Amino acid sequence: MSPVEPRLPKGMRDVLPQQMVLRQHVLSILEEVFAQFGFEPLITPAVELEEILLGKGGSESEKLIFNVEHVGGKERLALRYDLTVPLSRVVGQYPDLPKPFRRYQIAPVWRAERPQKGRYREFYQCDADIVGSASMLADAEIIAMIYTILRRLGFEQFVTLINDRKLLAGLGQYSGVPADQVPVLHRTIDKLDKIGADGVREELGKAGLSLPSVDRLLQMMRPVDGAAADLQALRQELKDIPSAVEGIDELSELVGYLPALGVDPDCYRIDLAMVRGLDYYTGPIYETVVEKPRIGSITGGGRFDGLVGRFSNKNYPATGTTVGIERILDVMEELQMLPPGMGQTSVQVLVTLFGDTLQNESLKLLTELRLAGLRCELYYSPDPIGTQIRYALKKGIPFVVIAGPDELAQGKVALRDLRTREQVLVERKSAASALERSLNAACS
RNA sequence: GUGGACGUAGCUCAAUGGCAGAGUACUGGUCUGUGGAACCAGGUGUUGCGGGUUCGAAUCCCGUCGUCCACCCCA
Repeated sequence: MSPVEPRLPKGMRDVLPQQMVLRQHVLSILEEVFAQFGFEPLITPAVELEEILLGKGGSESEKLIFNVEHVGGKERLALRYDLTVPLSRVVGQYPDLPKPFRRYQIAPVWRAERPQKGRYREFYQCDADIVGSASMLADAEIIAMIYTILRRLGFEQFVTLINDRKLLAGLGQYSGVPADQVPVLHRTIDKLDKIGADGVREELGKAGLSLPSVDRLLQMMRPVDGAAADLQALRQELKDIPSAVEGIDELSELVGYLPALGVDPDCYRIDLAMVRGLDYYTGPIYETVVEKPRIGSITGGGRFDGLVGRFSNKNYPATGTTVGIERILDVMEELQMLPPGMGQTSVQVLVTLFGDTLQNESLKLLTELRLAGLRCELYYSPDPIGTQIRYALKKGIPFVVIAGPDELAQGKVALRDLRTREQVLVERKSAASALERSLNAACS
């Protein structure tokens, strides 16, 4: 009988142990920073009732939903395609949760999209949201948290672009675009950095907008550095459009909090041409782009004051962000941003095995090292020492403890550092502490 | 959903209508004290799959599946 051909569904992948080393490192930093900012973890099921997932974000995102079936099933089930909708359900379902409710969630989501570089049909989302506060302090904290996360991960050249939906709506009004054409306007100016001012002018002209108003818009799309004077000028220009003024005031307040939160001014910028696709955003929106390799956005979020209202008589203002871990991992691999000392395995020590009579000595030593908290693997057959060392090398294990007849006869073991090729003979009893010292030294 | 490129050994790739190749990995054997080994022996394979053209197809044509890229959208 021929074996079943081992393969994966389209757009899905395995994460092998070697890749898990970096992934777990990144995830642990994320969880740490989320916790530092006062967010608490939440788990919701991968499967939701279909009615929970449908009816948001227009029919576009609904086409991407995976349905779940089982024989005799009476419920219409589907896999979640983001973490924001489940969050909204939770807030609606447990009205007693103290507000503001701040939760983070790191979990896979599924979208039946056509796969591409950095885009998969199953991927992890890392969301942190604050529900139940309309304060710009919440938005400022989200941006400060993004900044902290990326710095902790070792990113240097990144910018969080900030804009506001109310301001964008005002710009639509300002340009004289009919209400039903505003989405087209927004989608087009979002492409400003890609197709340039001429491209935008051309596309909007085709869409039937008058060229003078397009030019007035483009004039306004110049970078805004967030300085009070700059925002004031913009406010003056748009003073007759209440929505725009409201948006500018929000941005101005939000940006005003960032210095005290320790955010480097080079790492954020108000960008009137940044839109974001989802239509449920109602206030400030943010998106972080890495500038060195043009990989696109690695975080995205904003304020969504209307979403929870779908699941409750009461509506709650909310804001938050998604951290795109899959893209972050791609960028970190491309830029070789591995922390020092990080190898291809989490195993720290290989314990050698010699002849049958010494086997129990290896087992005892192994157990001692494990009790001391070291991650240890035992070599299973009494092969020549060279073979055992080569195995450790191939697997990327940094240290080998050689417990051979010569060493044990003196009550000692040899510790070999495979990266420096240095080998020391230590008392058997102090093997664990000596190894811990060496490992700490190697990682610093 | 639209458009493009590609599909040969587990992996990276050669072979331009005329006999299936290299490197690496893999399996077994030799080697009882130290660097990704050497030596020997060996699968390395329906050239993604199906059809067509041809005396003859990995090669040309059509279809299909898969991978990648661009668009749409997004993380």
